Amino acid sequence: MARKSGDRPFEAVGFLISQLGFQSSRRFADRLEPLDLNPRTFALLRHIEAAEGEPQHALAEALRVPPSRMVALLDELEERGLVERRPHPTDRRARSLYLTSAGRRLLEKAKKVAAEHEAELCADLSAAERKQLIALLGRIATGQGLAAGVHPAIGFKVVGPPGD
Amino acid sequence: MARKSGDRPFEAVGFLISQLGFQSSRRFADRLEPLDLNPRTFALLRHIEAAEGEPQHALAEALRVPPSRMVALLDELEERGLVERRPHPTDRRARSLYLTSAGRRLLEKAKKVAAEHEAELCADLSAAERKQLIALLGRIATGQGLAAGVHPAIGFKVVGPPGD
DNA sequence: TATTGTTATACTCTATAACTATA
DNA sequence: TATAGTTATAGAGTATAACAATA
Repeated sequence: MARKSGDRPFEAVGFLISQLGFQSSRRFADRLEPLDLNPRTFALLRHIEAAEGEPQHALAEALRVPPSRMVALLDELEERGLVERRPHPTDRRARSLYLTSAGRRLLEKAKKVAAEHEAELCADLSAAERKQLIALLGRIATGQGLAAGVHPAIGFKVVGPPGD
Repeated sequence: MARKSGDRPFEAVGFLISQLGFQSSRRFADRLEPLDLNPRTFALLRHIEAAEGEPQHALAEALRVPPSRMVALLDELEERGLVERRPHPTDRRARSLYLTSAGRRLLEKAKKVAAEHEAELCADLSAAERKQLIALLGRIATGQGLAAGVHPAIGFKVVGPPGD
C-alpha cells in the first residue's frame, strides 16, 4: 500500500488492527482492575466455566499455554478461592478444574465489564455497522486460521483477550 | 453482549480486534525476520525517515518510548549501519537522526513486505470492503483517542506495529 | 515407556533512577 | 536549574528442561 506522494502511512488494515487491538486490550485491563482481574485471568475463568471438570492439560492445550505456566496461573486463582482443583475421577495424575461460587460470581461481574467495554468501543457505530464490522473481521480471522475464542496472546503479559 | 442460551462467546468487536491485532503483528514479525527487522524497528525507521534531522528525544516523545530505551534501540540500528547519529547543528547535547543509504534501501524492502502483509490480510476482501473496514476501524480509533501512526505498543516486546 | 502436573534454572526485556555534558 | 543522552541496577515474566507420581 505504498503511497506515491506525501507517503502518508499507517492507514492500512494491519496497522489499524494491531494498534486498536493493543489499545482495546489495555483499556479492558484497566476496566477489570477493580475486580483484581486482567484479560488473561478473565479468559481463564471463562474457559473453565465452559468446560468444567476438564483437567489442566486440556485447558493448557486449548489455550495454547505451556503446562508449566498454567500451574502458576491456576495457583493464583485457587489461592483467591475462585477456582478449585479436584481429583480427577479416573486418572489420579490429573486434576479437574471447577469454578467456585465466588469464581462464578466474579465472572458474572467481569462479563458485565466486558459488555461495557464493548459498548464503549462501538459507541460511534450503529448496530448495523457493528454487525458488519464483526463480519469483516471474522472473515479476516478465518483467513488467518484463527480459532474462534482462542486468543493467541493468552500466554503473554500485556496483551490479553478482551472478552465477550 | 451476553448471550442467553449456549453462551457462545468471543464474537465481540473487542475480542476480535485484540485477537487479530496480535496475530497480525506476529505474522508481520515473521515476514520481517529475513530482513533482520521487526515491527518495532520498522516503525522506528519509518519515523526517522518521516522526520530526518530530529533529535532522539523528539522521536522518543512522538513514539511514547522512554528515552533510556531509545538508546538501545538506536544503538542496534546504528551498529548495523542503518541509522546515523550526527551532532545537532545548534544544541551540542542533542544528536540528529538520519537514515543511511543502506537504511533507506532496507526500509524500502520492508515497505514491500508490509504491502504483502496487508494484501494477505485483506485477501478475502474486495477493495470496497477493505475501504469500508478501514473507515470503521478508523472511527473506533478516533473514539479511543488513538493518534494516527503511533502504535501504543511500540515500547513493548512482542506486539509491535505492523505497518503500512 | 508415556503422560500429568510441578518445580528450578536461566534468560530476556523492562522501568527507574543516577550520572555527564551541555544549555 | 533544567535538559539530552547514557549507563547501571534491580525487577518482572518467560521458556526450557528436569522431576515425581501415576498410567
